[in-house]
Amino acid sequence: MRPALTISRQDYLKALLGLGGQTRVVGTSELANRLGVAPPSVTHMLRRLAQDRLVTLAPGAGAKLSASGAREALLVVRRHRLLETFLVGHLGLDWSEAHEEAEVLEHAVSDRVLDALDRLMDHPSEDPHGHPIPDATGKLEHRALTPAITLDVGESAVVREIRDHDARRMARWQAAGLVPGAAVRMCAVDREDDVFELEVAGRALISGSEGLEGVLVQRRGGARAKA
Amino acid sequence: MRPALTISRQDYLKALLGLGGQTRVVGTSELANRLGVAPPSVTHMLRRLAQDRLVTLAPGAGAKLSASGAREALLVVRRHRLLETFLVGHLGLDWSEAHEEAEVLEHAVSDRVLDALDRLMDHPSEDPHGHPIPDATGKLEHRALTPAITLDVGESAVVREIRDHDARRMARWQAAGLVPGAAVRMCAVDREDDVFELEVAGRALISGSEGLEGVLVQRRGGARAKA
DNA sequence: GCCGAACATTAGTCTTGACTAACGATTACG
DNA sequence: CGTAATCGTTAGTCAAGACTAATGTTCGGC
Repeated sequence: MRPALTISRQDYLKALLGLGGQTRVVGTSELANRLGVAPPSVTHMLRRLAQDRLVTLAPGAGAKLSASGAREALLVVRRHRLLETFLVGHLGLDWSEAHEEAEVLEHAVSDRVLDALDRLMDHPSEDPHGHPIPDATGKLEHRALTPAITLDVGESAVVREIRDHDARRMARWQAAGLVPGAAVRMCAVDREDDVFELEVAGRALISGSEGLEGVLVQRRGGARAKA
Repeated sequence: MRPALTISRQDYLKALLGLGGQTRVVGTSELANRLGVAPPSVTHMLRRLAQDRLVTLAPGAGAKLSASGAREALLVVRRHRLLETFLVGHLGLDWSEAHEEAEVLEHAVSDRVLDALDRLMDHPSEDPHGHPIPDATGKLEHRALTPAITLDVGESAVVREIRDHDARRMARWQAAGLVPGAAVRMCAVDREDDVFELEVAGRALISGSEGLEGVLVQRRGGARAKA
């Protein structure tokens, strides 16, 4: 058995996964920024992670997750998403609260408790944002999604994931019915003024492109009305 | 707001509460032993806790919880017991598993999650061992209980708490029906050979005094049969 | 009334993970 | 083509919490 990763190490691996996946080399400052830590701390930690073969150093440029590092990171993500799903579905927390809580609890739940939660929720495959939950071995279902702003006028799609860090905006969207599983249709696009009009659950939703980048949808054929 | 206690500090306060309550001075070695830590580490930590007014030092003898230290400790105990109750009742863990898990999670759950769990379980007043759960302000219901071995022959009582650290013994007892709420009757006592015969849920249970010290019961009037 | 055991404490070290200050390399831009 | 900004790294420090080794201190038994 490996010696169990500290909370910090888990956070670094998770951030590395979020920023660069399993392929891209992530820069020291980029990582420092994401983790709210000074760059030298990152250099230092990446060295130690490299000793454990969890990352591959790219001297002068940062580091990349190794295969085992990626696996560990995916297990952290699994814990995070299962917890979020539980917190929202069974304890009634809202998305952003659940995220904060999961951020802490993901480092404290054991496999035993996690398995029990997974069973209790009947093995969910997605968290409340629509993100797929890695399985117990760290494998992640891969899906081909596209940002909502790429939809042509008149095109319909199903919302699959909401990737955003702005709690207020997400709350607004949630209230408007813009949640994973919802059907949307692009009604009008004004690229000049950066204004998009979507139909969500029968209602119109007008937005700039900024936040819409994080709304990932799965394309649909012809036209379709509401849920 | 106070600066949030570290995990170690919480563990020290909890141990202090368990060993000495709010009154007794607990010795350095005693505490070291309970925490699985070397005595000098304890001396050092007690100093730091005293700076925060969480304990009162008894130089050369150890320390005692202060009022605010006791309050903090009781809040840790509250988290522990609510979690245990949840883990056993909703996730199906057994007592000893739940205890280990709660030992970790008690340092990770926020008030927000704790309140939600409390609500979900409809504000339980006891954990699965029968221990009372302190309220959100750290107040603990006080009960007058007596160890089962103090029962006279023929006397009946209701089991209220099981205080034990031996997982195997507790599992055996649990299987035999010796759980909080169970009715028991002392059938025979042989103090010479340290053998006690209890009737639990209609069946006989024979035991030495050692473990029975931790079975706390509430006396009943005359005689009574089974649950 | 002394002696050894038990116990608290002092002193110094280690590890983890953070920080600042200063230095070096790379890139972009004028 | 050189200068400035950006970025990574080196070096040294700090705090929390643990450890070992050595040093008091206290108390019971003979």
